[in-house]
Amino acid sequence: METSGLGRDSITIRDVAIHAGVSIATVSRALSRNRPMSPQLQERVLASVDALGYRPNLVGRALRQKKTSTIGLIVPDLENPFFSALTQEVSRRFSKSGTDVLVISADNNLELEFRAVRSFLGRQVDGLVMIPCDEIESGESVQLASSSVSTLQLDRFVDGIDLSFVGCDNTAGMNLVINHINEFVDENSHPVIIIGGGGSTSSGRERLQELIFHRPRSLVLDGNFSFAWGRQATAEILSKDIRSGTIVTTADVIALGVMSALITNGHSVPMDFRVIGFDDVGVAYLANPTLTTISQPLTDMADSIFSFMNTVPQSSRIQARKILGPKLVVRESSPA
Amino acid sequence: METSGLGRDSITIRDVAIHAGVSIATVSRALSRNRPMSPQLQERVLASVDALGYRPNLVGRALRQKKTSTIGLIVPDLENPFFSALTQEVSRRFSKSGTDVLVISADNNLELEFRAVRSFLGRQVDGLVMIPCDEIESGESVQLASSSVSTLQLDRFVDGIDLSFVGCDNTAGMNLVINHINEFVDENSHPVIIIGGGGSTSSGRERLQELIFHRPRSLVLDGNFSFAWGRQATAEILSKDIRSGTIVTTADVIALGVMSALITNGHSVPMDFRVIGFDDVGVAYLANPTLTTISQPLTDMADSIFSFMNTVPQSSRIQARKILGPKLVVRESSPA
DNA sequence: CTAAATTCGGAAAACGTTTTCCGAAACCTC
DNA sequence: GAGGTTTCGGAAAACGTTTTCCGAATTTAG
Repeated sequence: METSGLGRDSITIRDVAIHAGVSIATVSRALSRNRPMSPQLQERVLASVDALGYRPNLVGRALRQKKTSTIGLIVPDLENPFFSALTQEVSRRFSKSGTDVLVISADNNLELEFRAVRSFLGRQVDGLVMIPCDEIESGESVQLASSSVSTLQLDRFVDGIDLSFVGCDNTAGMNLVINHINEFVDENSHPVIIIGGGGSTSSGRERLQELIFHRPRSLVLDGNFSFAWGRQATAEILSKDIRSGTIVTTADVIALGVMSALITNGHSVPMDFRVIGFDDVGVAYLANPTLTTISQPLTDMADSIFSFMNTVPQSSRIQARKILGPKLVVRESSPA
Repeated sequence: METSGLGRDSITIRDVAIHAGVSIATVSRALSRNRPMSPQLQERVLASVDALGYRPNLVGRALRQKKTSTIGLIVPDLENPFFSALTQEVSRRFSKSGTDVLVISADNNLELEFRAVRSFLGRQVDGLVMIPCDEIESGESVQLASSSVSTLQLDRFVDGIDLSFVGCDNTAGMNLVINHINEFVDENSHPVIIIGGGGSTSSGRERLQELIFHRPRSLVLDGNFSFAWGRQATAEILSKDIRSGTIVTTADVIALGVMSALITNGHSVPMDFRVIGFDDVGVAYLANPTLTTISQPLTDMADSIFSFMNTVPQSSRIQARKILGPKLVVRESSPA
């Protein structure tokens, strides 16, 4: 019966060495299988490891190896279900290979984002994955990150920075939306209203631009990626005495806010207003009515991030981009 | 213009010392303000730090100080919006004090949970916060964790383990629900249906027990905390030819699944079925109809975790429990 | 003006690993 | 059986920091 309770000095590799009657180096080798050794000795060491319940101190190891088996992930906002799903997917992928993913939410705040980068760099992460808060203003953070560790941009990128990126094809996604609404939109009687969000992020901008390009005469409102903005934008629309139309948004969270506000105010979806989202977060399928949206290939994105992290050469200036194809998912909020 | 590109050897405290013409110890002291020193020397050192862009290697520091300024947070499932909101809140609280929160999702998997504990212990986190996956089966993980680092249980606890806990008063919460439904439930004509979830977690069990205690004759279905289970349970109910009633669930995610399935099948909420959730996740307010639920004090919970982590004595066997009070939020899915 | 006390910078140990380097022993090969 | 090669365990350096300990210099006290 060992002493339970806290703060007892933990056993180090030295204790194991003494217990097994070998040198420290031998213990290290027995555990890392770094160099072949005689099986009986190996077994003896491992027995001591078990007997003492030894667990290597990863801080010591990291210091020596200059490698922490850890990558950092900086997300703009964990409460956005799209980002939490993406986080889950990325963690899952890396954990298979034994590297831990450390997550910090920047809370949509540039200063916190910068601090997160510094913290991760200080912690000597082996790599950094960023979903930058802002297409312009995050430049400093991304630059700092990439100057000292292998850094990847996910879902969003920073303008004018030569850095690898994994994301979905927002333009193609919006083209799917355009094709979809072309099937029923009658330009005169059935207006298209565009509610953007995250206009200062690359993905928000790309989606919005493509929409405006194809529907230049539409009413456009731009805000951020949030439920609240969806509700607020809807209030603006209704205050303009618009009573029907197709509302295209640049994110599901906005679309859900829109639907909520419409319904609260007694308007029917899809009879009065059709609503279309982007991302296909889990609740899109549960909303009432269920939400027509663009589905992003989360698992593929996570896989790509993983393989980039392991293959993209650190020294080369050739940066890679992986743009994955989204899919249209037609549901009740905008039926075919 | 410094060399950009990766992998250049980073500057260490030694480089700063040379640049400033002082000893390593002096640099360390200038930065840590650990011991008073002459202002002009301090300034000289700090100038060198700036000039070289030196950032301390936190791994080296951690090894020496036996302290990483880091705590680990293990959550069962990041895709559950309640947990992601709680994660955000906890991170936010700790980041104010300069300690980073490292998050690992156990994916509702006991083995992954155990691995997460081992990983965090190896990484020498200063503390560990766990939302255990299972009231019984997580015992091993929690035991291991608490045996070597200050460990706190959040939202859920493990049975029969003497370890500090922060959570909300599930029993009180369910009593609020009971009082609420007592206002309109007519025992004969208006059945109460209970859809549990997470029966193998303490919070799921507590909530379910209290419901059954007060409504012993109700139909009870038990599953897990997920949208999918809510939908599945609803299918079972409808297959029994039940066409009206009050459906009380033990989590919002379940309730949202229930409402979704009811509406898909042409039943009205709250006219045919009232639906009540628990947690008050963000989307509860956006659902159609909006969801009546129990609101948990997330910020208070995060604050309590923070203060426990800093005050609860490591050696003492006296463990603390902080049970916070929830609130009833009446919305459209079950109006007053 | 001397002795004692205080200040303050530097040398070196320490944290827990991995890994390089050595040397001894064992194994071949002819 | 001698020379060469391989095998394999241990001593010690190294990773980047903080902190203890020392001693020199300066101040204060008597």
